[in-house]
Amino acid sequence: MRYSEFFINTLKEEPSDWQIESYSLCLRSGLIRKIASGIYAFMPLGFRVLKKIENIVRQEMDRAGAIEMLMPAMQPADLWIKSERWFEYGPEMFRLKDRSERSFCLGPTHEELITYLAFLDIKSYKELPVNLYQIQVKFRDEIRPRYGILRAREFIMKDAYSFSANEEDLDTIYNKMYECYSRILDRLNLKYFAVEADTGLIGGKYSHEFIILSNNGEDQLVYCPSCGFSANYEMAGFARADEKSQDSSVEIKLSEVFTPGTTNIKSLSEFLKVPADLIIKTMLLKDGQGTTIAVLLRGDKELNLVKCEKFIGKKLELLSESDPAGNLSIGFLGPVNLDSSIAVVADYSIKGKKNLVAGANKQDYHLTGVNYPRDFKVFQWGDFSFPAIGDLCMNCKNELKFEKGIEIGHIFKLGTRYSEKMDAMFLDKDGKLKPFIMGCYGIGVSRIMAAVVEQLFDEKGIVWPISIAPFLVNLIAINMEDESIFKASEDIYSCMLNNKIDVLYDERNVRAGVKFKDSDLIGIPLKVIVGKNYIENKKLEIETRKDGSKLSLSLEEALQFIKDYKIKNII
RNA sequence: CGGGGUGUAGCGCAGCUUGGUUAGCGCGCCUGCUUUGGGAGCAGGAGGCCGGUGGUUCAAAUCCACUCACCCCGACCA
Repeated sequence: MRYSEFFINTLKEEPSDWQIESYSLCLRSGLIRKIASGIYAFMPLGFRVLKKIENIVRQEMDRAGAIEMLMPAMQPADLWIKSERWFEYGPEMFRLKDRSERSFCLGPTHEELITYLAFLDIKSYKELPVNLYQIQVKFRDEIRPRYGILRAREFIMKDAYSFSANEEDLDTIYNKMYECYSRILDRLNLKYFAVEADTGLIGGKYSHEFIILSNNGEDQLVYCPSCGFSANYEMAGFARADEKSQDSSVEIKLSEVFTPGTTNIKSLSEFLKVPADLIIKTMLLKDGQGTTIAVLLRGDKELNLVKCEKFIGKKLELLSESDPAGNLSIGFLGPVNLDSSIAVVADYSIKGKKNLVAGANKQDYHLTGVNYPRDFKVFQWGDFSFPAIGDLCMNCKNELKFEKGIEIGHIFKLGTRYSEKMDAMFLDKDGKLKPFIMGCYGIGVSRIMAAVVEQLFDEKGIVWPISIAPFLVNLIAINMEDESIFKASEDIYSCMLNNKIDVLYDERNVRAGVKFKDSDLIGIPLKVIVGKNYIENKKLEIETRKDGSKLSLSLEEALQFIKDYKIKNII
């Protein structure tokens, strides 16, 4: 591709609204342009990268036996009403009406649609299992779009949905997808973790997230460096360093203290001069039926709603103003003499602790000398908090490590949640109608682009891995006004084309420095430079983007080097 | 949704407090000459209803009200 016939517009200056390096680089190198908050255009250069990512995803999905198709982005509301997600999904879904007032949405995901298609087209176990995928635009009206295409409102995703007649086939496909995603991320040279994860709104019972490590990531993960365990921060079970230790202090008498205005742990801790880990935090949760549950936590711990929901088995909501009766502000709640209609569950973190402080269930009063089981009952003990530094791996009891990252892929075992709701059934061997057993597997294609930049850049710009670089080689003629250099570089360019080298030929009549800077910013892996040394000694200069190393080679050698370099650096 | 901030040339910004020339500067863009191995120099030039609407005033980029867009922080913690 000749530079002058292509379309590249790099920016010398930093755009004003960048928040992280990768976003700034995507804008400056002209990969993307912002159209509105969370909405971006992929410019020709970015589009080439996107296509290459898509192709890797496509190749690996095909290799794993999945079949590509394309569903509409716009979907009728009735499918979503049938699955009951029309109401569950909330404001994150873009909704619209057609001219005759029929409701539609711009698909944030495609479970409903694919399940409907399976309902239409799959009748017998003989047609199972099957794994269908598409590479599609998705729409999600994010609370707060940010970091460019890392968290956009319109983005490109590969989503696959599997249908099988039994759990074994689902497991097989799930494992294949796990391998498939690992291969994709390996081909992109990314550092990642596959962690156990929560299933969220999509529903289902078992899932893994593929997380790319990055300090700017919005997801937290924990892992154990010795046994290889890793999990989403929210999900992670853990062992406690002090779990077994029993406080052997003498239990002191329960007494009431006047603690005006201490509605949170911090102010209470300061007021009473008691460390937060000796205070019982009492949090009230309400389920859909209005039943209230109290969760007891150590004061320095945070409530993990996901774990609570899993434990209780229902969607829960936090009460944040006052108790159900409305006459006690929430900061003065405690387990002692709590309303008996409220079930009390307690986090392991307060087990074995003596002489604690807790709310007195009386406005502006707390209790000191609170002891279990002397002063209050616990219906059940459980894990309702997040792991913290110092907590141990459940499997091998070594200390857990924490990392931040970007979620790039998510695979789920859905089971029959959608097929049941949407009556998607097949006739099994035994002649009975059964709902499809489903799985779903998503990977963020456009997000990968940003995530790769996030992991692979230096002070000069992007450092693309060979597999998705917009071009492999940047052919740079040092001075287009020099007749001999001009002629030579034209010849070299056609020679590269004949050798099917993915080359960008920068034949602009600008100074060499401009071409070098642009090439580095855009992140093309190899520069081939035609200068005086070629005219005089027939030597080209080859410079790698990765480490800046330079070689002086003849044309023949250069062509060979480029081919070898590509093979060596692509998995 | 709550709090804060910003809208002036394609991009980055100054001017606004204290209203009053032809609204500036840097980058980029166009023309010409020189230059040509890491974002060149000189000369000339194009490009703005100062986010929008309404008001105050003899006079508004500047003051007031409303509105729109964009950005940041938070929206789970007793």
